[in-house]
Amino acid sequence: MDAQKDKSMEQLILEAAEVLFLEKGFSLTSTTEIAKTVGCNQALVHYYYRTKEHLFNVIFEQKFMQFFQSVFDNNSLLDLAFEDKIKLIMNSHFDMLQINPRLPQLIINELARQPERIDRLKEKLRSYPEKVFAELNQNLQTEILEGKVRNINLLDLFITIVTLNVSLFMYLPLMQQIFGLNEDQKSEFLAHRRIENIDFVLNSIRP
Amino acid sequence: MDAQKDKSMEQLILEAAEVLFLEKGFSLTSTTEIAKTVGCNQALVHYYYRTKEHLFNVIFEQKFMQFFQSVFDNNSLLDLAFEDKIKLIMNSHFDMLQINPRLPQLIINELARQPERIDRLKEKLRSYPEKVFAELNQNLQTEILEGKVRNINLLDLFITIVTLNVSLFMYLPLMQQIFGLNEDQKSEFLAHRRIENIDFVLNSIRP
DNA sequence: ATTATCTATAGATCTATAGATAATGC
DNA sequence: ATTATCTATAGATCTATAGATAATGC
Repeated sequence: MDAQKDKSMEQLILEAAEVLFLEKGFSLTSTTEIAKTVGCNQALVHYYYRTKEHLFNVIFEQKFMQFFQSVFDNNSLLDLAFEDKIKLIMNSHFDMLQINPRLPQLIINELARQPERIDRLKEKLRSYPEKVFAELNQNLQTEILEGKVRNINLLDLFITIVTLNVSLFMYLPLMQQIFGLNEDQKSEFLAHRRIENIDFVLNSIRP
Repeated sequence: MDAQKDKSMEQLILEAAEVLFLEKGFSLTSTTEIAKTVGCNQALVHYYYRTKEHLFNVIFEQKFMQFFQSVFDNNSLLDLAFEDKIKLIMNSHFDMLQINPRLPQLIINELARQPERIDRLKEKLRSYPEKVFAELNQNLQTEILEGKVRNINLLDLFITIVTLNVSLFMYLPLMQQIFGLNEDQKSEFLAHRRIENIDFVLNSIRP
């Protein structure tokens, strides 16, 4: 509690807002509630971040980049076989989701609420996704020719990967309640599905 | 327009609410907006449906059942091989999603907003899901023994199926804007992914 | 008479800002 | 002096209800 005291109010507001926005989304979170969580008055939230929308943007863009990088930033991939690359990417993606389980839902909801945002993000990413994609694809084509991998489309593969991992975390609270899982069972289930998802994908790219 | 005139206001309100709730979710839809869409005053919405929450419940439960049945109600499956059953289920599920593309997002969001709702739905479904599951599983085990299908877990398979189809529609608006797809390209993409998803699953259950 | 529809409004938010006061840095 | 924090409030919602008026069914 007091360990927080040396952090600036500006920072504390940002952190509280992040928790609340991720939990309840943009519209169900009020600046009043953010202030109450931090223990300051509501005007201060606006003093530092001007509008609720702007505060949200700061958090959203940072979080989106984190999500993006977990899939696209994998320098350690260089010398691996395609199958091992996929394994690494999927694990990295899964790790990020385990830390930010509600992020995908937030992204989907907020991009639906404000489609303009998509273009802004596209600009920010520039040609980076294409570059990573092109590199991976080159590697994939080689392995297809060598008969190591089935003739698949890289984009389809990516959609499948992201989809399998993301949905898991999206449905998790639901399944937790349906099956009445406690924390241990939940961790076990997640560990199981992490492997299941990877197996599933690897199985599907074998020749 | 005038063809609508013979429908009761009660019905028109319900229909307008359904469209708006599916588009923007519970909290971003106001009874004022529903009334404006229908062309009546806001009090009338409350006259027929008492509260916004109650109006939402009527729509939500009906829609949820529709979603559920698209996966679990397939009497036509009786004499088919396991692989063909999966094909049929996936197509039925996909058809429903094509008609209600925003339904999964609504379900996820609203069950997160009101977790109590999950228990109510469980009660309503009774032992029905287990029954269907048990039947399918018996069939699956036979085919595993006969070496026609790989030794898989039925629940995992279901999660994968629902996941693949649902996510597709969840990300569709996003991908549409990112890749700049027009309506034709979108249909083509959907048709392609429908097959891709089925192939993916069938591929993964082969021995 | 009963049911459907309307007008008006209370009461509860919530965001954003203006202007006062307290804390800090020089 | 400048920056941080507070109090107070305007203005914009939004839900739900009370009570008036119009339409309908017998």
